[in-house]
Amino acid sequence: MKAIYNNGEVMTLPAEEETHVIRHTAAHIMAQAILRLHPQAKFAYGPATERGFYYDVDLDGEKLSDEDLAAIQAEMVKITKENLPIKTYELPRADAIKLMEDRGEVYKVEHIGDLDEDARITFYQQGDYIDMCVGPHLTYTKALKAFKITGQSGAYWKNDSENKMLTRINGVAFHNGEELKAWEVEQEEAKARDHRKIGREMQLFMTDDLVGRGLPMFLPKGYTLWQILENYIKEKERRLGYLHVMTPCVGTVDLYRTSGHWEHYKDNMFPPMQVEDEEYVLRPMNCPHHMRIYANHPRSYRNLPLRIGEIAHDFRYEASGTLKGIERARHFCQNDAHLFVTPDQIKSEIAAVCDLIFDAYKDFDITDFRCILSLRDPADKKKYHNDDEMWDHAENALREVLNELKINYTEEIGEAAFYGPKLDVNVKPAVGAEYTLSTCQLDFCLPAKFELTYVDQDGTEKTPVVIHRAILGSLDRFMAYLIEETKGRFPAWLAPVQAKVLPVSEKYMEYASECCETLLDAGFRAELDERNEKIGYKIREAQQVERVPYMLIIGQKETEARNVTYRDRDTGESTTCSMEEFMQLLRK
RNA sequence: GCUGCUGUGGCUCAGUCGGUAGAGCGUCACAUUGGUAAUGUGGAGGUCACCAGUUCGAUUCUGGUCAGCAGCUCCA
Repeated sequence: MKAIYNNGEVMTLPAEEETHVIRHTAAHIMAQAILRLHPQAKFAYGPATERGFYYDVDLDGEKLSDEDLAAIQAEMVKITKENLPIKTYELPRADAIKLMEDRGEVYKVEHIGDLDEDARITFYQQGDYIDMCVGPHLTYTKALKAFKITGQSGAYWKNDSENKMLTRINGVAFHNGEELKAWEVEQEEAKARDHRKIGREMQLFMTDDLVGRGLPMFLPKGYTLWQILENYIKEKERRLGYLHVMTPCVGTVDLYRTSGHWEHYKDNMFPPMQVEDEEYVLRPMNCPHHMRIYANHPRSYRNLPLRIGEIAHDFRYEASGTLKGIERARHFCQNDAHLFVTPDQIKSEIAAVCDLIFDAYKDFDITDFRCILSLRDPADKKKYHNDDEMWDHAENALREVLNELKINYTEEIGEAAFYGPKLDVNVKPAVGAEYTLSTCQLDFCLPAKFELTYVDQDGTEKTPVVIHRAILGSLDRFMAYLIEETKGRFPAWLAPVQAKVLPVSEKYMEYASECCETLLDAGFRAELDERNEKIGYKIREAQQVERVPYMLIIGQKETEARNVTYRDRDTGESTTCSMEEFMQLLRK
């Protein structure tokens, strides 16, 4: 595939850049289509993105309907069919400004003002449409073969909410129609595994307007799964020397003033409530409570590391537009812990946390994730605790440990917590943007703010270092991820119902009931389908709707032989064996 | 929170160019006692999200509120 670069050369594109150039060219062609249909349009930025492209455009107050978007799409098709050549040229700064001014492109003019004095300013043109751009682009409009406008949203000029809101029109573009089709199929599949949909189908959780927005409630099946996760991680932590505590969901505003959270996050907390002479807030996180537990009595270096863990209920006043099922809610439960350590224990404790994260991922069969070393933005003195020396020390320490552990990671600036750098482990859900599942944060800041100390070997008082960490992150979000990864077809150890007993007819209800009781007595999660329905019907529902890993078919043969026939959800195969053998299978 | 779209029985969706609604699934009853992905018949179930306005009359039009969805922003 050929492209034209901004020095005017036409060259074959490297394969890894093809998609990007296709998408960027799609943005230009869309802009041309918009300009034809909406001549008042002024263009801001129009880049290619990970999946497609967008263009931010100022329509002078005009609102676009779905029909308008369809018309823009149709006009784009027309432009590709016209097969306009795409040309490029460079202009001196003054001429560039004049050209953009003449065309009323105020945002482009402002953009030129932001460029270095000696920057080259190049333009790309197809037909009567001219865009300031560094390219490269496809050489003819016809080379754009497969694209689709996917929607619109608001976006601020230069991403700053002080600036004017523009209309962002989003699209996707691919090499060919097959790829576009594949993308559409993928979208449909993603929708089918959305945890909100499956959660409703499987009766895992619900929301209710009267209870409130962003406050999901776990139903019996969902809470069963939730408890399995809770017990799983608490048992792992117990074996690693964690001590679990339970602390209240409210705290005084002063508690959060001390930690600094009030200053940084009060807008994202539920507003304070006045009780007698004190102000309380619903807690958004648990660090301060755990800090105060540490401070409960004097500590010696012999007590460290001290690992305080809690499955903690938290409340955050998340903006309404960001709420998403149990993935992001206003109430959630963190698998939180704070490790109070001496400086020379940092390395081994972080290593143990990383081991625990990857160990857990193995158990849940999570393989598609990426690690990020989240650092401060040194220029942003407001967002981050202002102590460069502390930050340099903490960032270097964490980086060093990750390198020693040979963990693959990328560094991201401006992603740290206000009190310290962190290792984040991110995953991509079926629907929507990537999010953090696990985190491990190194904190030299809060222990000092809370004036925590321990008596060291030499008898002097020193400040401990704190490692904040969450393995399953929030249990709620982790469950959302599991639902989408498994499409609700949980492995037997996680399934809310492990075995559903299905009598072939009511004649065999007694033995079926006995089988169910045997399973329940042995501690398994079993249910009996007592309804007067045919076996095929019961199987269909147990398999397709409830997604139960094993169905026990109980009829005349089983009743007479006093054994069971189980049907495997994933293979569809039936096997007859003794109840003891079946339970052995469930224990695996 | 911002921009856009959406809101009809538990679920998925028709429909009403303004004259108070329909299907399938589910649910309930009865019949059927059936061996691996939907047995048959019948019944119940809706203030068409909520509140105003326009109108003789609003589920339908207008405004507001609430909620959901997509994206933006945010995520200690």
